[in-house]
Amino acid sequence: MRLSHHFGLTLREAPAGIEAESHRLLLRAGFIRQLGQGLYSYLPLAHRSITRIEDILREEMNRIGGQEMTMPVVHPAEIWRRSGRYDAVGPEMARFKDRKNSDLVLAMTHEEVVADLCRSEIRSHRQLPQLVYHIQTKFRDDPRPRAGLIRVREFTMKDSYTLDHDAGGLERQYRAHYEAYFRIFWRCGLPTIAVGSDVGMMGGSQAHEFMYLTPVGEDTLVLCDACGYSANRQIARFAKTPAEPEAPLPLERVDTPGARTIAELSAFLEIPAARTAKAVFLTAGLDGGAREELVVAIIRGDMDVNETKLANAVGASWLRPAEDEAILNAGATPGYASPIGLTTGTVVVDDSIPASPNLVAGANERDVHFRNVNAGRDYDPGLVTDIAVADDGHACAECGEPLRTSRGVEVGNIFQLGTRYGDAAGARFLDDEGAERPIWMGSYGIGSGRLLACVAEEHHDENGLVWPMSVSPYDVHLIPLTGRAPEDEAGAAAERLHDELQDAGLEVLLDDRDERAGVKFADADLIGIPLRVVISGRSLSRGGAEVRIRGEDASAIVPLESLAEALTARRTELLDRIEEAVRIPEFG
RNA sequence: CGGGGCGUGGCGCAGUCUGGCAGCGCGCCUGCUUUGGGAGCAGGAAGCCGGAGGUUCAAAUCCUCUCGCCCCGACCA
Repeated sequence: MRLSHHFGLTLREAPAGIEAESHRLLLRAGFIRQLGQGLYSYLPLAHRSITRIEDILREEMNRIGGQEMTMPVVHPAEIWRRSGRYDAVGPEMARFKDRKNSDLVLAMTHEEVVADLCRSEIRSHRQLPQLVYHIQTKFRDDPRPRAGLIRVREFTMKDSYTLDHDAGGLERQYRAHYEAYFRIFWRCGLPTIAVGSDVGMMGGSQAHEFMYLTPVGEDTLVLCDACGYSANRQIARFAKTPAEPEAPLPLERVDTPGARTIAELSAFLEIPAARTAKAVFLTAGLDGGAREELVVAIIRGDMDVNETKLANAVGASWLRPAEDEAILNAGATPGYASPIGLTTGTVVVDDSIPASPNLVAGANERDVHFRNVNAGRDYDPGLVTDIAVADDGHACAECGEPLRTSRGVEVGNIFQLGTRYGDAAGARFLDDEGAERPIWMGSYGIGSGRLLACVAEEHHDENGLVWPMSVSPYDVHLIPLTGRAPEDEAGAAAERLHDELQDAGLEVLLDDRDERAGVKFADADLIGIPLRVVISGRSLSRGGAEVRIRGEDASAIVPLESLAEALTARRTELLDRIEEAVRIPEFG
């Protein structure tokens, strides 16, 4: 490819207000352009890198027995109604009608389609297990796309689906994906960790997320350096500091004027926050969001409520902070609220509360609290479970050492779905005794654009991108420095080399523009192709072309006649180096 | 959905408060010079100032409505 006719320019300046380095560099280097909120065009450079990522995805999926196929982007609403997700997922799913007024949706994911295919294609236990996948467009109308390709609305995902006889088979394919995913990310040059995660709208029994750790990430992970425990904060457990055992004391009113928050309350009464109980009021969407109900979460004052845990505990599709009106209707007083004397609402109590006697809690009366509140004696605790947020410094639930938190981007996820989707679609197979059995399903996703952005985030320097060879748009960036004689020789040599290197199987970007050396070097640094070859009067007089690896200082003169061979060897060497870095952690 | 911000040649911005010829830098085109880390000079093209309505002799500027984008939060595979 000749840069003079390449579609997509490099920019000296990026648009203002960009906070992710991957976003800035992918824009500046001419990889992507934004069309609308969360909608991006992939220009030729990005398309090439994505193609290489997809090749890796295919190789690793095929290695574990995957069969590639393609499913539609537009689905009849019917299949989503059957699985129950038409109502459950809310406005994130784009819905529209066709000319016959039939309801259609844009695909967010493809469990429903696979389950529907199972009805027609899977009849016998002899056909199982199966692993199918495709690389397809998804649309999710996310309320807040951000950070370039890190979070978009339309994106391409490799999603695979496994079908098995039973839970054991599902577990085997799940583990195969676990290893394949690590191979994929390492081969793209991206270090990741796997963490336990919430199953969210997918449902099912077990899920892992593959996380690239970076401050630009929007998920918070809870990690234990001592024992290796790791989880998304949404589900992370921790060991709660136990309270001193005490005999329950009689309930006692105490005036606390103006003490509306836990901080004000503990300062006013001169007690630690752990000796208080706070009530958090939320409105929950139940029955797939069709019904709203007040949920009162009670937790010790030194901890915060984890909304994901709480939503799972009450079976809510969503939670939002309750309006003051709803709180007052339940007989509570904002700022001085407590579970004592509530008239409506589902009470959920964190499991730290029953073990903590004689707490200070609100009296549901302005400027008044109670001392010595005890769950069970003073109010019905309702549901008791873990609804607390894990944070830096909390003790690890596994080993007791302090936890730390880190930000990360979710580049992949794997779910054990169970029989839910097959059951909803009416898919069954006959086992070896002729009995009808449900199909066990798993689903597994990797967003290719987000993966590209994370690789860019990981591999860049102050001058631009530094692609790993495995996902670089080209192998070689060939720069002739031409001008007057005798350098014209360099231009001619570069033209010859361009064809010669391509014939040798290398993908070459030739900077044949009439630009000064500085401009060409700056663009080469920005685009970040691993092998840079400079051909000039100076290099020719030294015996050939100058070869340099992006991100490294050393350069070498290589004779033109052995350049194809030398560059092929360097390319192989760089790819081997990436392969050698592959590390697959123990499943857990 | 709540809070904040921004829409002015392709990109980055000034001008808006206080209404009066639409500007600057980069990029782009032509020519000459220059040629190993974002060149110099000369000439040139390119903007209904996001859109609609209003106020005014006069609107990028003031008012109303609206659309789009960015950031924070809520939310979210």
